[in-house]
Amino acid sequence: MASRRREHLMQVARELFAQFGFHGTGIDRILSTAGVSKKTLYKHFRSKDELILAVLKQYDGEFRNHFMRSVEAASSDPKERLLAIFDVAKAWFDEPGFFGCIFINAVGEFSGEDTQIRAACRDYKQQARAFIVELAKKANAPDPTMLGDQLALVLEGAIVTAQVSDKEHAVRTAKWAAKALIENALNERVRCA
Amino acid sequence: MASRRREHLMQVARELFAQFGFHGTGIDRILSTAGVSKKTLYKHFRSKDELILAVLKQYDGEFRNHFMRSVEAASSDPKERLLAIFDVAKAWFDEPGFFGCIFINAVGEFSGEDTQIRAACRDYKQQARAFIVELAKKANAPDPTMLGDQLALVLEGAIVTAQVSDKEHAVRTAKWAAKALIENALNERVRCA
DNA sequence: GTTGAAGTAGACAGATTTGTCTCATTTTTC
DNA sequence: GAAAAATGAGACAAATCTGTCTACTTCAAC
Repeated sequence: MASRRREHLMQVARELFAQFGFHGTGIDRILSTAGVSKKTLYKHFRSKDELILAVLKQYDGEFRNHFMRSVEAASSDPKERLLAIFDVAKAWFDEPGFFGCIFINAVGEFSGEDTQIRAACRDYKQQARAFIVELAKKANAPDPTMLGDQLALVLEGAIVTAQVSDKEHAVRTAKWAAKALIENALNERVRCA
Repeated sequence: MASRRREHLMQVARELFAQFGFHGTGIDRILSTAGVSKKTLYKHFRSKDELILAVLKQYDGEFRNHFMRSVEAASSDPKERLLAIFDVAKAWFDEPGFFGCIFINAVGEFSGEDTQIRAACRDYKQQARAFIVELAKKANAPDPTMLGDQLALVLEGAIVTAQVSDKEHAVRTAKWAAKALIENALNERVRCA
């Protein structure tokens, strides 16, 4: 199939972009890693920028889907699902190819340039936040947007901290913070364990 | 002064790195923007990597210093200082040259490579966290490390969210989260100790 | 078998990158 | 003022990057 090659190319590109950055990853490296010729790449994508954008958009749907499924599989209780976010995040951090959130990294590289790439990243984050807000709503939070936004913020912090400093520490801290924020939102105070 | 030129070069480089990324910013662009010749640059720095590292290390001290002073100037009450962190952050986000945290961006670009750059970024984040933990200690938090780490995490989340999505929203959410976490941490002692 | 689509390998062009080096000019220092 | 150091402007080399194009191979459909 034509699309099998295309998918493979995008997956390889994504991994290399994550590890070496977008500007830091040359076309040739992608080609030799994927075992694909230039002709094929430029048949599927008109330029490197188009490849980058395609990678981001594909990963957007794929990763969010995986993340949401994992959270929903972790528990059927809405309140527990809010906490399960961080268990799923931990599993993600522990994957061998984890180099932070590719969307955050992309914005870091294309701050002053390409608007499409920035837009794709914003879209992703917006969708991720909407998912968490939805969970908060199902957990009967009095102000689900507030709680959801707060937890989304904590998740971002955990991702970055896991990338830069320490995965274990990031998850532990995030989970405690989340617990406190959830209890606070539901008007019950956290008690000493 | 010989160092004046060096300082200027580093400042220009930092701004360009922040806006266009490290790999995305060529030497020539730095030179023409700073109005400096190649000879001068390579007299002060042996390579581009050395320039990057110097920029990060200089900015580490400078920015942390500025940040700490601003927080301490905002209030003399330790508890209020914990919240003032996010007012100072807001002022930072609103600066015209804000393109996220340069250390986060650096790690994003050099994930699979240079260890010195990663180390410099880790150091910075460690110091920033230590400052917040110190504030939590002065605010008599029963577990200052926990509270400080949580607030540091929220701050990271706010930075990234401000960079990718919305500054205003990021600060507002972060401040509410911080307020809840602080109250929770300080009330815990009353109940349990 | 024949035909045609799709892929590989890689030469090639043109631009860009880092880093070196020369020459003329400016600035500092004594 | 004269000597010495620093700097500007930029040519240059070597490597690398993106993107195009040609020639050869593979493979499936009929």
